Amino acid sequence: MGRPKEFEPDTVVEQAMEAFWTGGYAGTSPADLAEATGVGKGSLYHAFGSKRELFGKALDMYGAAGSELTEAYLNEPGTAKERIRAYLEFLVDTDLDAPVRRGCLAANTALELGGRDPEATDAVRRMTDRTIELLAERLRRGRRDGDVPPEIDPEAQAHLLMNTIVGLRVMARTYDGPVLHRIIDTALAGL
Amino acid sequence: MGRPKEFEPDTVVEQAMEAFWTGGYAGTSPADLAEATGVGKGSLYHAFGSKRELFGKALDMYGAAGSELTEAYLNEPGTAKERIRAYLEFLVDTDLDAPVRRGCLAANTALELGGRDPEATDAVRRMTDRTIELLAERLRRGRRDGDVPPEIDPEAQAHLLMNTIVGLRVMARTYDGPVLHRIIDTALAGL
DNA sequence: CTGATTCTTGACCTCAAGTTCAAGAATTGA
DNA sequence: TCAATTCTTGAACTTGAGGTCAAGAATCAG
Repeated sequence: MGRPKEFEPDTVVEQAMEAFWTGGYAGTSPADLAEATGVGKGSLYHAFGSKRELFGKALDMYGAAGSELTEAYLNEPGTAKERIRAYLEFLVDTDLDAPVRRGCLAANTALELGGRDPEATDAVRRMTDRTIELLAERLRRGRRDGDVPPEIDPEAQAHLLMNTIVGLRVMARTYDGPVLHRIIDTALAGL
Repeated sequence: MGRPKEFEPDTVVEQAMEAFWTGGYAGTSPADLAEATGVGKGSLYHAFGSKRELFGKALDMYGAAGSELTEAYLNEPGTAKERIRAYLEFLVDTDLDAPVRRGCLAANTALELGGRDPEATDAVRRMTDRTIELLAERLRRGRRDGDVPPEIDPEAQAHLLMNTIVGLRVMARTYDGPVLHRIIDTALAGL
């Protein structure tokens, strides 16, 4: 009972996520969020408690969407190397095509809140761990299938790939397509 | 003539750099800067014009110090691979030993201001380009000396290494020593 | 329809950020 | 010593951030 919400919470969280992604946590004011979501400031506070809590939901949503996407990309038909390359290129191209270079919400958050905000740091850590695990799984499968040389260690390589991804998404703030694609080529040469 | 300054501008810029490094640009208020430098807010504005200008000087100082350090590390006696490894380990260990995980001012700035602030973006870009150039030079020399295999392309490898460094300095916000060192090992395996 | 409940709206509040400024203090040249 | 100059200090100002609240609107149970 009671008056029904005039918005879909998930939709609002998604719109808030976009706003935070573009503007950063500190850089996105309640007024910005109200505009981005079309919901009044008061209603947002009523529904989510605080800016920080809304951000938490947005981070979670980002993590869920990201890991779905990663999984989908890695599991298309092809060799491990082909799929990982496709995934990296997708990430970079998406970054470059966006109207504003905003990189990766998780990386941005790690840098903005890392250390200072334990919950945010944990959330980022969980996302990263998940991605590493998905990469490692795909590499193990590739090894079984024979398209990944046996001398490479899937876990170690997955960590390095994660590191490369993070680097790429930061470098995408300052460098252009050709440079980034060349980095991908070099990074995958050893696989 | 006139009343003499009661502080050394360079010292103040350095202290401001430390404050910005730890707190980020937006996260460091004029009051914070006054406390960090021991100079009154008014004097800071009198001497540097604005917070943004002070930040600019701090960024420049960071860049100069960083490139000196890079050059010094890479040119110690040893093979290219040894020196690059020493350099990466130094960066990571310094990060981990610091009382607060603050990563790299340039990477932090790229993420906080990248795109939004052209001057800051340019400054970061210059620093990155300089580091890439130093790495490429060292690799070329290694190739001449015979300790770098001829099939590796110094420029491409330098870009990848830069990307790896950026990644490491972001990952240092959420991961610990063993993980990071393992990433270094894997990254350098192909050299 | 009434009451209980839950939402929306917009005004309002507090606090701090970023900056400016007026007044006074230290220095040098004449 | 006086004037000119350059610095310091702290108060004061403006703006917006982050959040609260009272009033009213929408829904449902009875």
